[in-house]
Parts: sequence; structure tokens; C-alpha cells
Amino acid sequence: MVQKPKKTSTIKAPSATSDAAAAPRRRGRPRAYEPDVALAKALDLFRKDGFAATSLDDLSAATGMNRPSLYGAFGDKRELYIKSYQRYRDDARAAMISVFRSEEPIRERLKRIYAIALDIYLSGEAGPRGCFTVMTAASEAVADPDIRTMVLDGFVELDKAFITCFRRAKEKGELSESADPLVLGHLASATIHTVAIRARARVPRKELEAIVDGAIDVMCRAA
Amino acid sequence: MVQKPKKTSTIKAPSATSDAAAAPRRRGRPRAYEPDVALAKALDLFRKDGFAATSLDDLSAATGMNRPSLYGAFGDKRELYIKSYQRYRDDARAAMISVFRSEEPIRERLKRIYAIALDIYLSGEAGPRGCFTVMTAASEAVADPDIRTMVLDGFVELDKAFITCFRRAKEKGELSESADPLVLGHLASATIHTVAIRARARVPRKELEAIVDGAIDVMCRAA
DNA sequence: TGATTTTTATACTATCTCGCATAATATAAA
DNA sequence: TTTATATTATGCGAGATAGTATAAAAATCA
Repeated sequence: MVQKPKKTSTIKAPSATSDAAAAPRRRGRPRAYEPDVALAKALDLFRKDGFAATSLDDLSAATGMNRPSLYGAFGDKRELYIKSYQRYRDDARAAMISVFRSEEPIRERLKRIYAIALDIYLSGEAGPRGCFTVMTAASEAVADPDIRTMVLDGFVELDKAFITCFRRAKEKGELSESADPLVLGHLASATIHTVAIRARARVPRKELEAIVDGAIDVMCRAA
Repeated sequence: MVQKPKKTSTIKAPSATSDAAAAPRRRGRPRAYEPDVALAKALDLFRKDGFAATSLDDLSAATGMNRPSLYGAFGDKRELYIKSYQRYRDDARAAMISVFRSEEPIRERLKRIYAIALDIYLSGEAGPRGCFTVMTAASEAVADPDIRTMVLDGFVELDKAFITCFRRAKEKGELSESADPLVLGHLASATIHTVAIRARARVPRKELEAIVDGAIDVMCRAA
């Protein structure tokens, strides 16, 4: 899992100024792939099979990029895995952030958050994918300190978001005086984790929703 | 992952009658390994690195058995993985069953169950191992129908045990009238899952215990 | 002793794996 | 055009990997 540094120039449009300007054409042979869609394909593969069981040939086939192009664009397998994970996190965050920040009643917010989570975990044609963070934590990739840091960050970020949710709800009087936002936040994360794992094992959505609904009930009426 | 059937004669002591009789000696060259301890070593390896990242050479080195002996004793890699998982489940069940069946107050029982779970998840010299069921669910091995069935069974078994716990506690008046054993059981499993995953990412025991204690509080005073 | 049985030890094969070297290709600039 | 640049395409090479074939070793039985 440890590789040479290898500066992997993250490709950026050279002119951020010209908006829809006639694309200030790069110098050499044009790329035959779109970095964004290629990364999405790689992410999907890693989510399906995990780090170790996903080969560069698989990635090459899925992205349509041959191996040297993969290396040029994303670096080695480990770097590609990390970039995929970052992409996953960015997507998930983008999908949830507005709900976390909304001023809806706590129950509505939780319900919507879990609905989004289930959409993410259950997506994938060839079976549900689960949660990348949970997958990564469970894989041998977690032996890598950088990756473990990302996983821990993921936990902390989700915990914090839920805790803030409950704190605000409590301030607004939606929860009882004795409710502990910290404890409830961890329970909310635990519920995310349990449905992520179960989704991966192909537990049907109905059952997952029942688990989520029950958890919301307990959390929102907790003394 | 699909292999030829290959009858893997599970070796059994031929005479179950004679208790400490001079070991009715097998015919040929004696085995140089103890199947039980070899399986324990294999289990530890699979727990550390998962299915795909554990090679037969690793297993051979860890068990002290050369490859042909491994095949003779346990079958191919997939079969060894399955036998390791069964062993893990048997051990975990054995460690918890008496507590689940005990007549202690619900809080004590939960506390002891979680303590046992943390012992299992945090064991391992080279870092905590987490929960095999969660690891397997998250791995590509879950694509194997037989393995997925085992994972689902694992979830159901734990859910049931917790649900029964809460049902009995409710009957004994330890929980409020409105407490829902099913929902609480799923929350208890969720707590197991969240600490299993976090343990794997090396969250320290103190933090895991705090999460567990908070969860117990909420579950046992749930309206 | 010698034959039989069971396991171990060695080594082999065919395949996959990652990463990279080299050459071909397609564009912009001169 | 020619040159410079950036990407694609092909394929090599060292090493890992799963599984097996064959021979050696260590025991029991006759």
C-alpha cells in the first residue's frame, strides 16, 4: 500500500477566468476520457469489490482508460482509491448538507437524511453498495494511516452533524430537557452504520426503513 | 469463488467411546498440526486482512501447514474462510450466551454483552480486528450467496437475542409500558455495529465504552 | 522385515497483478 | 510544413497467487 510520492497533477481547466470561452485548447493529443466520469466508474468498482479485490485491469476496463492513462490521471491504485473515496464523501456531503442545515422539525430532518443515506447505500445495478466509509474501515486498507485518518474524519463529521442537529432541536424545545445531544448523535450514526452494513448484505429497503423509523422514534422521544 | 465440491473430510477422532484411552492411533504419518489451533490462526489472519488480501502463503506461514496440508484439512481458500467464520461465530456465541440467558437486570446484561463484544473487537496484537460479520458483509465475499446467508443469519441471531432480552425485561417491569422490544433490539444491534466499525478504525476503547453507555441509557429509559 | 496408509515437503504450472518503458497518435505552436 | 507537447496503445517483466502433481517421510499392520 505504500508507493513512491509521484506527483499526480490533478488536472484543472487552465483558464478559470473565461467562462464559456472556446475552451483554450490544451497543447497535445486530447484526452479520450472525462476525469469526472472515469473517477465515478472507479468509485463504483471500489464500492463493489473493495480495495484488494479490484484490479487495475478491472479499473482500466470500467473507465475505458488504459493503464498508463490511469496512472497519469490519478496515480497508482492507492491514490485512485483515495481520490474515489474523496469523491464519494463530496457527493454524500453535497446530498445531505442542505437537510442538515434546514430548519425543519428534527423528525423530518432525520427522516430525509436516512432516506438519502439509503439511496446511496442501495444504489448499484449489480447489488447494493453500502457505505464506502464502513467498507473501507472494514477492509485491510484501514491499515494505511492516511486512509484510516479519512475514515475517522468521516465518523467525526457525521457524528458532529447529527449532534448539532439534536442540539438545535433541543434548544428549540423539540426534545425533552434531559435529552443528551451527544448520545443521540452517536445513536443516529449507529443507525446509519447498521443500515449501511445490512444494505450491503441485501436486506430489503423496507426492513431498513423500519429500523430507521424505530430508531427515530426512540431518539426523538428520548427522555 | 465457486469451487468444485471436493469432499473435505472433517477429521474426527475415530473412537468417541474411549475417553482418555491411549489415542487409538491413526494409520499413517501423524499430523504435524492441530486443526483447532491452525483454524484459529487462519481466523486471525482473515480478520486482519479480509478474504481477498489474505494469500494462501500467508495462511500457510501463519498455520505452519504447507499448502497441500491446508487443502487436505480445510479445502480451498473459500472453504477455509467459511470454516473460520463458523469458528468465530461459535466462539462469540459461546462467550455471550450465558449473559443473554441470565436473569440479571437489563442494564447489567447489556453492559456485560458489550464488554464481551469490545473484548472480541479490540483483540489482536497488530491492531483491533473488529467484527468478522461486519467485515465479511463489507467485503466482496458477500457476493457469495452462501457467505451472504451466513452474514444475514448473524444479523438475525444477534437481533433476536437482544429482542428477547428487552421483551423479558419489559415483562419484568424494567422498561416502560410503551417500550418496543423490536425497536430496542435493533438499536442494540446498531450499537454493536457502530462500535465494531469504529474499533476497526482504532477508536480507543474509552470512546467506544462511552458510546455504549450512552446507548444503554437511552435504550433502558426509552418511553 | 516389508507392505500399506497417511501426511509432509518440494516444486511446478498457469494465471493474474502492478507498474512502467516504449512507440504510436493527435493536437497546438512555430 | 516542421517541431513540441500531451495523450493513447501495446506490451514487457518481475513477482505474486491459487491450486496440484509428485516424491519423501513417518507411522501402523502383517
